[in-house]
Amino acid sequence: MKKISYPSKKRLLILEKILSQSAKKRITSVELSALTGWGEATIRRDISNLECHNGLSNGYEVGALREAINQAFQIEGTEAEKHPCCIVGLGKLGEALLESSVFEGSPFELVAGFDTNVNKIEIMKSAVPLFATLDLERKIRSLKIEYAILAVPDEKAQFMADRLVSYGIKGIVNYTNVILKLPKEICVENVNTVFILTGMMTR
Amino acid sequence: MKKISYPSKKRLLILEKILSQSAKKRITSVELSALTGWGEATIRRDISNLECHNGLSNGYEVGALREAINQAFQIEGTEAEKHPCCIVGLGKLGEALLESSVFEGSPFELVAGFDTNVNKIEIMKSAVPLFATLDLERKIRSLKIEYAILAVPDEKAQFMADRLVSYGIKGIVNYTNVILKLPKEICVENVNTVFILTGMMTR
DNA sequence: TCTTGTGAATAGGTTCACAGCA
DNA sequence: TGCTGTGAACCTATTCACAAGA
Repeated sequence: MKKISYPSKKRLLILEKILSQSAKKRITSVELSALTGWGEATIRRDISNLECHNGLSNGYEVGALREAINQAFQIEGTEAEKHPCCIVGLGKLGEALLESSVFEGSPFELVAGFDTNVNKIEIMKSAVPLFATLDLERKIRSLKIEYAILAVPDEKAQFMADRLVSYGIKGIVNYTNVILKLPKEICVENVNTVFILTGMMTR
Repeated sequence: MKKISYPSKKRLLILEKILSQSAKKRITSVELSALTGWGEATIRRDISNLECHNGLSNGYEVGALREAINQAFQIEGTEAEKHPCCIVGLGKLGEALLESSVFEGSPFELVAGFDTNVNKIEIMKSAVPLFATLDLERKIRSLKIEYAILAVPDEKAQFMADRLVSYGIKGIVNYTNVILKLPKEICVENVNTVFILTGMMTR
């Protein structure tokens, strides 16, 4: 398969979601353009890069297209192949993420939640196993956790991120307000509402 | 001032945050490169576009640079000039966002939180005024709210987004798992942990 | 000598425009 | 006729490379 650019990946992922929300059996690039606001050529190019060639001249077959996207992102993987993730910090935000159903049907599985407050992890009810931060290293290694969602208080953000990295984590979704200083090979994505709003404002 | 590209804007915003976390008085593009992982030429180009020309041949003067960035994004604005925002949906996630201090020192001000559960908005303690969703239109118009953070249950996401748009909102930060179908002129940014993780994984 | 700032070159993405298939 | 797929053109962003200032 051809190399897919990063912007194209993001669009394809959204496309898959849109298709999953759609009842149609076939769909054309023009229709997708109307649904997304992206150029139709862009959409055709994105899909073309998947090299699935379903739907020649007749619009894309929704099922086959979804499958092709999922394949491209290895989203089909069985339970065993899923990428283990964890949430670090179970304040309101961490708890909310823990309860959300985002991970359903994704190539990721939430396998642990961590908090320093031992009381809290005992009291909290959750489908996801909860552990004390004391067990962070052991659990990350034994569960082979690859990605962490960081939702600790700002003061602890850098410290925790450093620990996570030293235990072998590959990437961090950073919900704190701190810009983390980490080795280049670690992927960090900052989820910061103010950055997002500023981007919108100055669009 | 020159037109600043969108990627450059994002970097400058992060740069400002990094500078605010730094104790240094002067800083060079090489040092910033080490802190961020971005190319030094990229950093110099970003800053050059601000046309502030502080720091010729001696690294940038941190204070002046921060000011230049803030200026560029109109972040200095007085209280009265801040852009009013609201949170719609006060579940765990909405509550967490409500309590966070992200908005401090930003060009945005959180002026309202909305929830359909009238009981909840009466019981909840918050520095931000809370209202029933019944008052959504009235409050958005009277408070001149420009941006909304959407944190309602998925089932209500599209419906609420449509309402927000019809009341004149300019942009939505979408924390739900639904891909919203909205007019092109409305800015939407999807905050979806799985999308972010997938992006990391396939980097 | 170390730094910024910036033309010029390069790489990365998007859009155009049309050949080819149904 | 209406659609996809794709070279080619175009536009955008990054990186190189070096002149000029401190």
